[in-house]
Amino acid sequence: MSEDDTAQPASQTASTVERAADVLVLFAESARPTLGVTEIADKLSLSKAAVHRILASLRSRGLVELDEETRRYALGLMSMRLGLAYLDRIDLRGIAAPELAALSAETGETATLSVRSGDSRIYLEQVTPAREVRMSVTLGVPYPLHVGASSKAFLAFLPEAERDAYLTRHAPGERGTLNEQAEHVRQVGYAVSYGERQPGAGSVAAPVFDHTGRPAAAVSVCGPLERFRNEADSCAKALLQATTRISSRLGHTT
Amino acid sequence: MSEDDTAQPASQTASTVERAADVLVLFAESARPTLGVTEIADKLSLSKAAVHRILASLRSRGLVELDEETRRYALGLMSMRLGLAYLDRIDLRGIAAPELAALSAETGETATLSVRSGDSRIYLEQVTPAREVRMSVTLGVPYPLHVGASSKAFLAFLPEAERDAYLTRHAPGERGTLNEQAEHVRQVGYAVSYGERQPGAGSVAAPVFDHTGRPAAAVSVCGPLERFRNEADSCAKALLQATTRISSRLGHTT
DNA sequence: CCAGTTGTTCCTTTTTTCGGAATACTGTTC
DNA sequence: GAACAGTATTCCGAAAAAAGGAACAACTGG
Repeated sequence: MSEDDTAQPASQTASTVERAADVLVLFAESARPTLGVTEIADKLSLSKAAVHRILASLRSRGLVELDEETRRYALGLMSMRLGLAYLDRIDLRGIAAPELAALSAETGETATLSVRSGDSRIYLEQVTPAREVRMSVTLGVPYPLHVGASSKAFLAFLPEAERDAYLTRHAPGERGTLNEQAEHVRQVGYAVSYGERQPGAGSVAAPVFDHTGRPAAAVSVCGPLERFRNEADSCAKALLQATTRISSRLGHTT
Repeated sequence: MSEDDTAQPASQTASTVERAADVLVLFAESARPTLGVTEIADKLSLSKAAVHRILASLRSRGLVELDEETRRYALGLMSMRLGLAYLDRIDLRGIAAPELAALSAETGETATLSVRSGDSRIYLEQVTPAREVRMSVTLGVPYPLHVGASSKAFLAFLPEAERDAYLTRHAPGERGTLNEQAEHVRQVGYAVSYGERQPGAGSVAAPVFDHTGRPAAAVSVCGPLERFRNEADSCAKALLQATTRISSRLGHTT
């Protein structure tokens, strides 16, 4: 019966620090931009005195700010710096790696991660399944941003002006067709390709979004064309779950 | 009469919370993405045991994460959420208001704040000086994004593709001239206008940037043309200091 | 394989926080 | 204009919590 359902309660903790952390979390989760001492004390079942002490300490480090007029507290500049520091240090490859591994294991196909580089796309990472016939991509080589599932998934979610500028530069003749395809990709959330970039290969791909809502990368599941035709649908489902998780670690909120 | 605007530690604080806050700040300010217990203890002159307890507590709330492999700590998802919560709640007008008041007082002219709205710009706020002859703008009315100092300051710092798309739509004939002017605005950091949007009025304006580096608003100092010609230079200096401060509150890092 | 780190735990002393109640403010209502 | 809710803030002794030195464990690299 003594199962701890929480996330790993470390044996040695400092309860005062946990209370202070709860206060910060409350600011992050509350709908309101400012909170009062009593309000916080009620919600966290702490005494007003304790909340006051905590706020005074957090304030001394800039994590929260006090509006002298209203006597209400809000998150401070240092809180913002914490968030930006996190975002600065995001290691996309590191975050995606376990998801790619899981995707590959689940689908039995190759999972890839690619990012935009100027007007091109390059593969950053891949995980291949342990099968005799499998697909493998070349990391670091630039491909066009409008050919193949990963490219189309990325392109579809770019702001319209940017997509159009790209298409005018690189594929003016196909602008109409590609814009229509992009519309479809946005509706279903992923792009499919059968032998488009690479003859004999099939692929489904979906974008990963950053905290500003822009596509930051694309993840694909790809394999030999013959057997991939049957798998595409089921792959897409797992793919979208993986990209959703990665996006949320980049700060994307639905 | 007791004006203590510094980060004065209030009489009643919780030292443990302050130590924990110091740990978080260290993560934000350190160049490295991960820190070890000993490293933190050394830098903050705390015992390893204390740091360990603090980290365990912060970890239980998701503010920091532990890489089980390397036994090193990094900022957690909750830290990111704090930052994003701060950014979500930014009250541009509230932040700018005191800066506008100071600008107006220092220059003796009108200070304004405007933001983009689609392909237009509207004044959000203004502070006028206590002089008989002064300038006043109309809040909330849309103006073109390429006429007047505030518009040009904003436009100049938009991504090239976006600026070009706008100019093609709204001022195709002046594209060359305006792009050249934009280049100059970027170099000096502000835009000047003599009677451009409003006959008889002069203005210097500079953009305010958000944490992604995009222009989020424009601040201007403006006044009656005759006397403003002599003031423009000195106004520009104060203007840039003000916009730099506002930008930093929006998370902009140089 | 061993020395030198680093992270973690233990345990007693000491320092700190806790929390209720008193106090000081602020803006509102009658 | 004065009493009044509703705040935030301070005070205090009691009591719980953190500190920190040192032992222990788990690695790393020579």
